[in-house]
Amino acid sequence: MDAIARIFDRTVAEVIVREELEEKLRSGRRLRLKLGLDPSKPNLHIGHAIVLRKLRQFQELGHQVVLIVGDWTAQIGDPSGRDETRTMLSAEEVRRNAETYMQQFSIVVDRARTEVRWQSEWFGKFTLADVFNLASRFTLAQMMAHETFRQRWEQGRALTMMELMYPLLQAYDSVAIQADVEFGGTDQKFNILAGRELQASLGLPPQDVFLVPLLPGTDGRKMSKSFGNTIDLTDSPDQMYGKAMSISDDMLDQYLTLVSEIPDEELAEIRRALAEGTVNPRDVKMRLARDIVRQFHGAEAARKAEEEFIRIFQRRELPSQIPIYELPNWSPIGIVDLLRNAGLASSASAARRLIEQGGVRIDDEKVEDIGLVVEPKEGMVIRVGKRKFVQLVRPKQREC
RNA sequence: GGGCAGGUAGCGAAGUGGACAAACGCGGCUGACUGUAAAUCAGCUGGCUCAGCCUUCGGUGGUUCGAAUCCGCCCCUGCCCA
Repeated sequence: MDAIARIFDRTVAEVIVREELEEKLRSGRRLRLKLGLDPSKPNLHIGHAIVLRKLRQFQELGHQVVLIVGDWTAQIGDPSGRDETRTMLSAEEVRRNAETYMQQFSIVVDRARTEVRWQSEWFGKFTLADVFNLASRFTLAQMMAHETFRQRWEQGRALTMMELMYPLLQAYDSVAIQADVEFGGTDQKFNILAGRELQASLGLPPQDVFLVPLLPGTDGRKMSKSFGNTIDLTDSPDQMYGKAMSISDDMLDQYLTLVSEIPDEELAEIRRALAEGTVNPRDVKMRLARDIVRQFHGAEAARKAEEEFIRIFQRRELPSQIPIYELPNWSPIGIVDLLRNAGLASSASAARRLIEQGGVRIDDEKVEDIGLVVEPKEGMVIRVGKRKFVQLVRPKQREC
């Protein structure tokens, strides 16, 4: 299997048109690979890593990655998979987010070998005539073929003209940068195909569509920050490991397939063992967690994260590193205030509830009384629930 | 431009003058169980100086002893007509 064949591995959902792309790849020509960046969501997670790893792979074959900063489309908000109109972002927010995104992007892809283009380069000087020209190339029926649009239409929900323009703008990006291939998750199929059609309509060589599967969140729902089920590229090794351990068993196979770099043969082995019940899914999950941490933080960090995990969650011991809380006034303080000030509870009411429900411990002793006044001791450990800890520390010297 | 139906807690959705901080479901949190899995069970889920008080039901101004509930104006959404 050569490097080109390896492109089409288990992390690919669909390629349109596969033969066409393979031919391009074998032509020896340097291909322009488009990826649209959505600056409204700058936090990348391991779901994004799937497509980023692909880009990296193409990059290593000598092809040119072109990253589009969607500063115009971000202001619209991609309607794909959304049942609600999204609020528009300010230009300033877009810029800030783009920066964050780029940092995270370069965790996986070689930024030095990436061409970064802003949509405003071309849309900034777009005229109304250009808009008409663009809009005239698509029909309403075509747009309504988009699942998202159709659903919202049928359910009688708001759908603005602007949102209808979204796929057109994204499509035009492909024209502007002369993309040979555009990458995205399977939810991007419509938009990317629109690019292909627009190119053809303008007499340009149409881009190929390279789709990777969408990775579900750790709980099986769509991976999304608002569900709190993401594993972010910027997560610490411990966080990554822990989150990986919290994925549902149902998700295990998808994660092994899509985010682990476990070789196909070994993966087949693991699958068989799981099916036969000769292995504890937890141990497979630990293997997965290690592999994920290794990819983003290295083997040593992965080993440490695992040790830490075993200590805290399997042996129920204290973590080796407990966040420090510098108690400003080194004097007795009500437990409710302490929890709130230390960030262990969002409000005094929340703190009260936690205590009433037996979720708060001081030096491993359950707090029973919400009126408890805590006599601070150096190194005292306050614990909320299973995984929130804070260690009290005397404030540093400072002039008053 | 006209008619009709709507806008309630993170989301969905009840409530149509006082018993409403607001049913119920989802999500979330804590506890039990455990493999930081799933399933299940129990409790909690606006804030506070917490047996009490304060702020919330698109916005604003009224009526009333009292308004999420009634009235005026405004904003937003959907449907129908033009």
